Amino acid sequence: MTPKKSIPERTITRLCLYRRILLMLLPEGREYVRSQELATLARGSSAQVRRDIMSLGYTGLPSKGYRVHDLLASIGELLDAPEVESVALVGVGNLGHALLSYLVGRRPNLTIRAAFDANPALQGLAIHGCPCYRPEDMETVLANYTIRTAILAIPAAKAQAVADRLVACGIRSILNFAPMRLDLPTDIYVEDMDISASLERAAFYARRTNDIKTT
Amino acid sequence: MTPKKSIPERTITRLCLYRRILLMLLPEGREYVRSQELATLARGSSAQVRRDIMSLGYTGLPSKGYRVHDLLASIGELLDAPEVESVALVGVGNLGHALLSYLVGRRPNLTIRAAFDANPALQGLAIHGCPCYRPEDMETVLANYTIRTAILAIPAAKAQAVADRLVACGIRSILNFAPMRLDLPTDIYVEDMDISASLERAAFYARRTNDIKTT
DNA sequence: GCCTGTGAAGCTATTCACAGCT
DNA sequence: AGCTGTGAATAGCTTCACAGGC
Repeated sequence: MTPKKSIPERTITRLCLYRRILLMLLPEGREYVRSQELATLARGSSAQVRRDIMSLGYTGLPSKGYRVHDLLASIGELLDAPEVESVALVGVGNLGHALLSYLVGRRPNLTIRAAFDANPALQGLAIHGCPCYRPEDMETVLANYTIRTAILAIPAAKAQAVADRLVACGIRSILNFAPMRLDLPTDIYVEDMDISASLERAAFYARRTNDIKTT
Repeated sequence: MTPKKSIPERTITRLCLYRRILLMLLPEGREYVRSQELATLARGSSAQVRRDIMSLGYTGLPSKGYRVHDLLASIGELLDAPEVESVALVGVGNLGHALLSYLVGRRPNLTIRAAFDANPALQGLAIHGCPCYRPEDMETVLANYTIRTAILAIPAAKAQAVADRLVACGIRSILNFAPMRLDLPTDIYVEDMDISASLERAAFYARRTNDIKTT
């Protein structure tokens, strides 16, 4: 019985962050954590942390804080699928390769189960333990593993066509590294990881903060 | 004389996006573009587009729209440094390597000028045309090229120490790929590219949208 | 005393809707 | 007629501040 009250996207993002922080506290043997501490580690406000946790339906103990273990369980209950969840990677070029090695074994119940690449030299290989298939096998493989999330790491020119195909295969959510805006049905979730745009922003603010200092 | 009215961060993000879209329209020989068109391509609302462009101080023509060329110039005037801007990459592992090849030649006045890695095998090499230096040379190299923006692509465990060092070298802005929150002075801009967190979010919404469909 | 849970206030960002120009 | 520019309204998010529990 989750409180399922349509939690804002920003809150979801922060909950992922809190989880990572909590996982770092766990091996330290910490039993309780206060909202103020979490706020400092997450670079936010304590009121924010309390609101976010409130939306989980989990309740802490006054004057003690939140039980690290229980809070982790609550976050997991919201964010994680009941069973292990499989993800597909489309495009095993430079970036795809790096993503595989970066993500392998990071979260136990979120695994990259299948990769796809048009390059025949990669097909049939296991890259960082993940089998690489031919794009032609997409329908079959995605259905076999009931994969609903895909990582798109291919050139912008091909991104739209491949995304359409993924959606046709039943994909519900795409993490898009191609520097372009995908045009897809509104019920498909797209998370854009726009590296060039982020770098431009960073460069912009490098000057900005400098200005402020000068002023 | 820029209107410098402290433009919201979200607007900056969208302006980067508009620019990319405009650059795609340019070779098509399009002279004008209407707010409604830009909105469709950027997956936003036309009112939003008009507001964003308003904050640039650029003004379009009623019943014709915005001149693609002039609008690009206005965006560039806000976002781009007067001269070519140099960026440093710290960490040339799998991910750093991919970022180099991904970003090389993408925007003409935003170049990765220097890379750093502790691995002696890489030091002295030019990777995708970018020279790789020893971490010891950081101070000198960053000062020589007046680099104010850095990309951090190293393991989480080392990220804080390296970030502190970068800031000591005069870096003003960091694009952080390490899955951790950096603790830095507030006048340093940090843009987190948290790949695992984004994937978790994507996986979460894969189920979410499915729920909605089912309901 | 100290910390959470939360209504209410405050703030920011987005959308509406329409005047004004071409 | 069609589209921009923008004040006003709305929606959404964050912070305040304090009641209530340990």
